[in-house]
Amino acid sequence: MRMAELSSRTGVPVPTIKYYLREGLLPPGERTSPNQALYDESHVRRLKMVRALVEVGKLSIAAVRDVLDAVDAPEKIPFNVLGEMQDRLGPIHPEGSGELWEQADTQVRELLRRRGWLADPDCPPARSLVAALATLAELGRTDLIDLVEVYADAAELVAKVDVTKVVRDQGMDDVVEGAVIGTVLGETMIIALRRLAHQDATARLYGVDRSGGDDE
Amino acid sequence: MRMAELSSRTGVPVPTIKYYLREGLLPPGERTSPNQALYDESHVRRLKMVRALVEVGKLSIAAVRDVLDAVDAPEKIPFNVLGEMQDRLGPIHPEGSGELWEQADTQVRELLRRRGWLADPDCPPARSLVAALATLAELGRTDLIDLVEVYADAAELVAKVDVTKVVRDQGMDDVVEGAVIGTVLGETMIIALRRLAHQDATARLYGVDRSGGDDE
DNA sequence: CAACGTGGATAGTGGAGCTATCTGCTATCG
DNA sequence: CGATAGCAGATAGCTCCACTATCCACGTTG
Repeated sequence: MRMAELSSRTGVPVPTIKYYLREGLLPPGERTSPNQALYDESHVRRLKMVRALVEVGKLSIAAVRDVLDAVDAPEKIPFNVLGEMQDRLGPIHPEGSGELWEQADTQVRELLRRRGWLADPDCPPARSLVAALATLAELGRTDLIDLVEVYADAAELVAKVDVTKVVRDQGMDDVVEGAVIGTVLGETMIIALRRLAHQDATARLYGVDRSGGDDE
Repeated sequence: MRMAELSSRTGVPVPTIKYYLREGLLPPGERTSPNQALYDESHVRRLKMVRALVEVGKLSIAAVRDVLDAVDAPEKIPFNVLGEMQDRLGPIHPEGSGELWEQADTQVRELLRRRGWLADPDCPPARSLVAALATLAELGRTDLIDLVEVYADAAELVAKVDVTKVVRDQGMDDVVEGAVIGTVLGETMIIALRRLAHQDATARLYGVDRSGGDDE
C-alpha cells in the first residue's frame, strides 16, 4: 500500500507519518522508484504501536524511538530490553540532594535488600522511588512513607503475573513486544484502576454514591 | 521574608517564582508598599508542593493550578476534591471510536458492576482504562486483557490502605492535601515499584542478576 | 498526455515552561 | 540626607517539542 492507505488504515495524518519516518520511528517503505514507496502490514502494526505509546502511554517521540530501537535490536533478551526500556521510558526524576535524599536512598536500598529483589538500586525506577520518598519527607508527610510497603506488595503481585503472562507460549518477538505494551499500557490501567478504587473507597467512607448518579 | 529568601529556602529561582505568581500557582505576598511584598511559611510550603507536583508528579502548570484551586476551595469534602483532582490530574485520553472502543467500554462498566465499585464509569480514569483496553485489542494483544483483573485486585488493596491512611486523625485540610500528595506521589511510587519488581521477576526467570552488578 | 498524487526536503506553527531585561520604587547604610 | 543596592512587577524572548504546511520534481493513472 502507499502512504495514503497507511494513513487511512491507522487514522494518522500523512504529514505525521512523514514526520515519524524522518524521526526513525517507522522504517522506510520499500522503494519502487526514487520517489515512490510501498508499505505493508508491518508498517500498519508499527504505526499503531507508536500511537499507542504516544497517546495512551504519553511517551515522548524520542522515548518511543529508543524503545522501538531496543525492540528491533537483534540478540534481544527480554531482560535486557526491559532494562533498556526502563532507562528510556522515563520520566527521569532529577537527582536531589541533602539529608532527606540520602535517607530516602537508604530506605530504597533497604527495601530491595529486605525483599530480596534482584533489581538495580541505581536504575531510573529506583531513582524515581527515592525522589518520591524524599519529596514526601520534604513535605512533612512522613506518615505516608509506610504506604510504600503496601505498594511493594501490590507491585510484587502484579509483576509476577505480568511476567508469566507475557512470556507464556510466545516467540521472542512477541515476548519483547508484549513487555513494552504490557509495561506502558499496564501502567495506564493500574493508575486508572487505583483512581477508580479511590472513588469507591472514599464514597463508602463518606456515604456518597457517585456511580451512575448525575454528573457535576 | 522576601522573594530572595523564598527562593533560597526552596531552591526555586526567583524568575520562576514570579512566573508561578503570575500563573496563580502561588498566592501573592503581603504587600508592604506598592512594590514590596512579604512571604511566609505558607508560601514556602506551597512552593514545595508545586515543585513536588511538577517535578515528581509531572503535572502541567495548568493542572497544578487547578488542583491547588480545588485544595483551597472552602467547603471542601475529600470526596469532591478527589473528583476535581482526578478530572484535572489527567492525562486525558482522547476518545476513540469503533467497535473495539465500545467493547472496551462495556468491559469497564462490567468490571465496575461486578466488583460493586461506587465509581463513575464516565470519569477520566474510567476513560483511560477504556482507552488502554481498546488499544490492547487494536494491537491484537487480547491475551493481556485479563491482567486487568489482577490490577483491579491490587488497586482495591492499595486504595483501601491509601484512604484509611490519609484520613487517620487529621484535620480536613491535611486530609485534602494528603489526598493530593498521596494520589500523585503514590502513583510515582507504584509505577517505580512495579518496574523494579519486573526486573526481579525477569531476572529470576532468566537467571540473571542485575542487582549490585556492574552497570550497562 | 495531462492532471492529480507521491515521497522527500525545508521551513513554519503553536503551546509549554521558563528566563532575561527593563522600569521605577524602596530599604539601608554611612 | 543621599548614594547604592536590591526589590516587585510587566513585557518580551527563548528553547524544546510535536506537528503541520509548503515546495518540488517525479510517477501513476485515466
